[in-house]
Amino acid sequence: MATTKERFVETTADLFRRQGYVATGVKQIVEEAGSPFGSLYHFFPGGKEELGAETIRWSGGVYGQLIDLFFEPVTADGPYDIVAATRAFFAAAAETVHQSGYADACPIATVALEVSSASEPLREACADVFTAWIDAAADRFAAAGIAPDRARELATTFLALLEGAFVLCRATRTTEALDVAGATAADAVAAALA
Amino acid sequence: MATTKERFVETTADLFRRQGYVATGVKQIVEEAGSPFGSLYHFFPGGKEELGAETIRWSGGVYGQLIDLFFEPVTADGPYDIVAATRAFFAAAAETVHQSGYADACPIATVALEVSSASEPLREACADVFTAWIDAAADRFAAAGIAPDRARELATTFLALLEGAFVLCRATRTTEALDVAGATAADAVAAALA
DNA sequence: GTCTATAATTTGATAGAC
DNA sequence: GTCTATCAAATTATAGAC
Repeated sequence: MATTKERFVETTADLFRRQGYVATGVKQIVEEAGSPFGSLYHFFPGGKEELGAETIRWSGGVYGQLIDLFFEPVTADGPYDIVAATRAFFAAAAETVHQSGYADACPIATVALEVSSASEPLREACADVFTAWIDAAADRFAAAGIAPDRARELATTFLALLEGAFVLCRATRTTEALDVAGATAADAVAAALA
Repeated sequence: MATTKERFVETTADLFRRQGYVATGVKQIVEEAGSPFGSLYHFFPGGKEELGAETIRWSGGVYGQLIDLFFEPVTADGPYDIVAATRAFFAAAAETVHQSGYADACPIATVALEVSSASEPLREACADVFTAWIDAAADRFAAAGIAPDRARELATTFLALLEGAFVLCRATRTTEALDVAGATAADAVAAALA
């Protein structure tokens, strides 16, 4: 069962993903969390910024598990196909974005752009998450036999394609960019394996 | 010489690029534009949203010219090299982002993510700009001899890589993502030409 | 068209009873 | 730890003099 503090973070994560940091009011958070106003400041004396930083890092951990899930080293069918996994990741992202009415994409991209020139603690939290995601993906690419340096470049390309496609898809309300970006990412992975 | 209305739009465009839509206050706009409060509502009866939509479209036009600039069909040295142009585009973007202290990247990406689930007029304005940019780039790729369908996919990949790398670079305060994304984009263009 | 004053609401945050 | 009432400041927008 979730504690009050956890509920604050989870509620905030949901709002950050859809509206970003600035548009998400503290009042809205306490209303959706169903907890009183003062509780939030009890658990997060630093207010919105402290809650925001913790939410960013929490979202980073949750979504980072998706990388592990899709790039599982060994499946029931034997060793995994890293090119197919890349394709599947983008396909799943497209499905999620579409199903949510083009509302749910990256949990921290909007926040990252909003705070990068406004709050150092929040920018650092976003940077740490992106770096962790790239490290995780790079590890999986390297485990598939790609040289470490190339694996890291591939992971960076992977995330850039994903984040950029999210921006385009949410704005245009089509999954076209994610479809195309997924194909590009799969091609890049295949080329690195050859 | 710029009219009062133009100055409002240009000032707003600058603020949107760095802070996004929500964090940019009407008060801040009139202060930086050096024009009184009432003037803004005289030119933009629809308030912040109307000014925002016009600013998004204006920024789209200005930045769209960069595509024409870098993918100039004919230069003084003869026909252009589309792969080199792609590389140069990302290199210039990295230079600009770095020079501005990681503040100036895409003029509408932050706004696009913020408003996609909040304001239909603003979302549409962003979608129109992204579509126009993709169309412009696709035209240039097609002019270089790439089949129309493939040219459009290539243009979509180009923009996704650029936008995604902007997010990563602003957060991490490094140009690594733009460097890697530029190489990936150039590789994709080269592959399409082969 | 320009400018000032201000309205109406919302913001993040705090105090203090329980 | 929980909850309510409230503060001071900032928000978008409007009214009306010039």
